Amino acid sequence: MARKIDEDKIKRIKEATMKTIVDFGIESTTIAMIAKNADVSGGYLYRTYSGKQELINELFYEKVIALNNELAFLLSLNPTSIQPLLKTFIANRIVYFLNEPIASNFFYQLLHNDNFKLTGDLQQSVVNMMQKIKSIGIKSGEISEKITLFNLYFYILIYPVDYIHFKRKNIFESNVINTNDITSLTSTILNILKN
Amino acid sequence: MARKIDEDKIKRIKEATMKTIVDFGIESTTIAMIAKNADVSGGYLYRTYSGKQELINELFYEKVIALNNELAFLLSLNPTSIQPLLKTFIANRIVYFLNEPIASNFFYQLLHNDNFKLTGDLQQSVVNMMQKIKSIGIKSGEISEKITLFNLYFYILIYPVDYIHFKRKNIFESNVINTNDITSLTSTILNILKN
DNA sequence: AATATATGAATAAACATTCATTCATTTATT
DNA sequence: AATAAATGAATGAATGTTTATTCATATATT
Repeated sequence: MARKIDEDKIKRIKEATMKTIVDFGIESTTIAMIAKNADVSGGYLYRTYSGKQELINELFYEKVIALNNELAFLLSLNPTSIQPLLKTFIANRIVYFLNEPIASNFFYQLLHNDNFKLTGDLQQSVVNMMQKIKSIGIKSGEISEKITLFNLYFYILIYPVDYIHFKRKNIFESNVINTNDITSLTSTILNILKN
Repeated sequence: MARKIDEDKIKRIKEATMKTIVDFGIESTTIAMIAKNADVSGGYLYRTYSGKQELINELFYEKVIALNNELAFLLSLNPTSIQPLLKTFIANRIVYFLNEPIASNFFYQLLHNDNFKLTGDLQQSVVNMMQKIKSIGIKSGEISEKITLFNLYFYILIYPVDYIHFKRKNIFESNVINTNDITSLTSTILNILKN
């Protein structure tokens, strides 16, 4: 065998990619900047990724899949109420934002970039989970019949992320995101879904 | 005088810029693409704008200022209830989306790009308007005392835009945005603000 | 003819990507 | 145990492409 792979390099590349995009925007991030921030040679990236786009794609879908799995796990517990599911899911978003602000920010940026869309099977998985949540919520009386699957998707998966990140960059009162937001976001969403 | 300025060119450049960014993303949009789509020579742009960034900036802030003025106008009517104000504002967002999908989409993309932020005086203007809306809403009983200025800002200015655009690209039921969304969005937001 | 608009080829800088080379580590041979 | 050979990791200068921007020139208008 030859020299050992420095596993840390890939980790550093991922982190540097996210940080550079968060700091300068996807439009001005270059491979050279990423390599420099990761303290890795310019060409190293191409050993693992076929190029810049693939690297960014993989980082984004990694996170999308993690979110998908997280929700799937919460549903696998067969809850009879959506309140605890929603509260846990929102708490996780806030904890993630607090613990990994760069990754959280990176994900938020790409979430609104039309060039990144869900692939077919992930789409189907999300649709199935929303259907499951809807039937639980209707049975428990927490969700109005009028709520569409899109509404559920928007209020559970998109809205909390948006809220957190707009609060982060907001222009008003000094707004630190904290655990109080878990309760208020959860109750706001539950309230919306009831009507 | 000499040759007349073809005023239409600037309009075409603006439209081509928005369309190109909507179609390919800000990260892959080039001056050459914009010029081609606008049917204008490559260098023409530099007659009016100092460069690519300034062009995009100006387009974005034009829209931000228009939104600001729209809300300022609605407030200048000295309403005693926020319901009609909110309903009109949301209706305008939906009409804008339906009539000018490209411009609407362009604005939505940049709204979530951290490189585009409100300048000082626009910030102040927004803060003032939110304060005014809050005092009207509290007097009329439509807004809970607990609602922060950030909440108002988020639910009035950000949330409807996000909702419309996520519905546009959504993965569920065939979702055509239409005038029904005006009523449902308005009542959802009023409901949120009450609690 | 004078003057300002408009063009697009030319330029130079920035960029992603490649690849010859170096280097660290393991394995085989003595 | 010492040394050599083999392997594949890692580098970063070189390459060719893409890009924003400039500017000499052409064109239209008065």
